[in-house]
Amino acid sequence: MKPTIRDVAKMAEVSISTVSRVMNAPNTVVESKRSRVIEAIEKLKYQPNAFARGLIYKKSYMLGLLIPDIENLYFAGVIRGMQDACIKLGYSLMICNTDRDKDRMLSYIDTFHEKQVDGIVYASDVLYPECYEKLTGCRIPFVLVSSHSEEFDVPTVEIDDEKAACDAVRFLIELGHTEIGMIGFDHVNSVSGPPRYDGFVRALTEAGLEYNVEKVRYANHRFEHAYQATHELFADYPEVTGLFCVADEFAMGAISYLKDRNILVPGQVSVIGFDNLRMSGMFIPKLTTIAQPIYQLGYRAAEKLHELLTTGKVEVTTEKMEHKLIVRESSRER
Amino acid sequence: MKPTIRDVAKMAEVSISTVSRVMNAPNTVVESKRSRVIEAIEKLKYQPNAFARGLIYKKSYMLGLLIPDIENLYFAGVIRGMQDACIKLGYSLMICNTDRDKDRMLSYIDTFHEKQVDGIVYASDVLYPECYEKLTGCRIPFVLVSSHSEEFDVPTVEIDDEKAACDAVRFLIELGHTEIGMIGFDHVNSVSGPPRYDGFVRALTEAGLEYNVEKVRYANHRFEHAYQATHELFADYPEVTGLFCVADEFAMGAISYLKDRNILVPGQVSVIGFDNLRMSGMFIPKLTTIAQPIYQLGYRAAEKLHELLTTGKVEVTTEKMEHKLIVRESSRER
DNA sequence: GCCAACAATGAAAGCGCTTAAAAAAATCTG
DNA sequence: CAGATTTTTTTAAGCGCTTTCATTGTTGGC
Repeated sequence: MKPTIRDVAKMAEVSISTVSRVMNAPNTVVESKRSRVIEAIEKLKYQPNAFARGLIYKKSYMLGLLIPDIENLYFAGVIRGMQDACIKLGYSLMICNTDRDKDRMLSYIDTFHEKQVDGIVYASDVLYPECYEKLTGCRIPFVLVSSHSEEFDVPTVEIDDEKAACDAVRFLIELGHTEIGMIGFDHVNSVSGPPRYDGFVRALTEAGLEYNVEKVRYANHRFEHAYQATHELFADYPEVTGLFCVADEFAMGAISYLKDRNILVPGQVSVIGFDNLRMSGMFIPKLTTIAQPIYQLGYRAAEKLHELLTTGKVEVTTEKMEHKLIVRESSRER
Repeated sequence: MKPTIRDVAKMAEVSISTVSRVMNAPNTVVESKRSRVIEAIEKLKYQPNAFARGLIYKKSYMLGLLIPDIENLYFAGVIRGMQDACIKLGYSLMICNTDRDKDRMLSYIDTFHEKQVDGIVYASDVLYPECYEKLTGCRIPFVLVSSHSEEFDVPTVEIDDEKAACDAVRFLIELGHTEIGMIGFDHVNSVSGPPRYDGFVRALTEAGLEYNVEKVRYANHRFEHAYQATHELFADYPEVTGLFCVADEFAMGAISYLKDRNILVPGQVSVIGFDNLRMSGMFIPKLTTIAQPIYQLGYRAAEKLHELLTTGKVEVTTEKMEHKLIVRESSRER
């Protein structure tokens, strides 16, 4: 059996309340007893039971994280940031991988509820109304990261997708490209899909290149789909020389396709990605991309949730972080 | 306030033990009351408090996972497998990213202990004696995945690193390569470093190519290091035409270096990786590699831990899973 | 040297739940 | 239909901890 506070008390020959006080308000107990208690704790490798504590404090000091795809380097970065923030703030982290499956999200929210997490960071793409209902029904505070909701008013940490996409496409235009295509996120159940397309359209329109707006094909988060989407795009628009991919993973898939077709990147086609994953600088060619502050997004989300938990509200609801263009080798002047 | 069992009891006009029985032994309570209770539970969105339950059952139905690097696709795959197994077996999962830092491991073990996880899967590379002591001191059952320990007798799920490495190098030899180099894991604090080097040596020796055994440089988990290590290797041994990398990430770093030096892969140098990450089929060139059953490793580890938790022991201590050679585009006949 | 003020300690209640034991209700038996 | 038996429900104890409140021991002022 694991030792309990009683065992410590017995060994130190004090009452359990004294042991408790040694842990929670050490200076209210006299030195001689305190050291006896500490010694007993160490000897027994005593660790207070979080269940008993949670029962009293009604706090678990545990945060939940809902992630759509753990095998996506993007979210891996978010996790890292969030976990570091959690360490700083004294929380533990429970991570659940939803695979973008709504039922799984719902079921994980139940788990979080049962385990009494103090709050949740929701990174699972779209905030489904069912999830929102459940979360508010359970009264679990939560924040969104790399997501947002038009319907509901929820604290959010994200970048400006529209502007970032616009910057990416502008860069392609500055390079002299006039035939520009895009590999985007499917718009159904997607938060960043529409704004990134809007940014694409805006950059094009500003430059009088509106005729490109239909040169878009959609893919579904994984490079294999982007590979296929690129195939379709170039079948219809072989004239494209500038390609905007809304994710580095898509850019990799696209370049992989172009390579298989012996189309040179950046020789014949310039490709710009989005995210700046850890691996993007090592792809061949190294990716030009829009960098998101991935780690910071996760970090900030945890801080924001903490703010919400401690003060009951949040200073700014929607927090936008900065993106940045990173020019590497997958793009070139036309 | 969150509703408690009392609130449900009051609403359904029964005692709290009846409510409890509805949840734990439904057929011991008469239909009429049962449905009243169920209705009340739903109306209140009641969810039993895991703290109170844990206090009684002394089980959290939560497993801990210690991961060295969440931004490594390899471990992301392990997590996926483990999480799916956890869903099947009724556990929740608490994932902690150690960044290979011993102090962080130790501190996470304390957290796991306090949160009363039922067991731990330890994937953090080396099982440090301190960690072993702490884990056994706390009496937390644990299993190793993609790791093993010579000193201690711990249930383990892994592949045969020596044999897998040997197979990789044999393949290079079959291709006609006679000048073979390796980018390996540093041997200090590494579990798979030494056996993979041993496999390299064995394949070489079998083929009478022992003079290659010194053509090795070491890197530290990330492709940047592999890039640098490849630089050093080729500075000393420009004659190398076959390169064995002990991780796909290393292979990517190596190829990236070779590309920057205008050395063609596979034209001039054949590269074989290890792991078969999700991305390896999309790298340029697509990687020839030794596939590990990454997902299954994680899945199996969770199952094994469950076995240990329920039966108190484990049928086979060290479980070896099969690796497989996957030939793609980064290798070619000499 | 006596009583007020204070510090240190312990006893006990209670957090939300399960469950053994007791009580009550329902059913059976002769 | 009374008493025995079975089924259903309630009461109450207890899981490991914190914290309030009462108690004891110490100081110190006069």
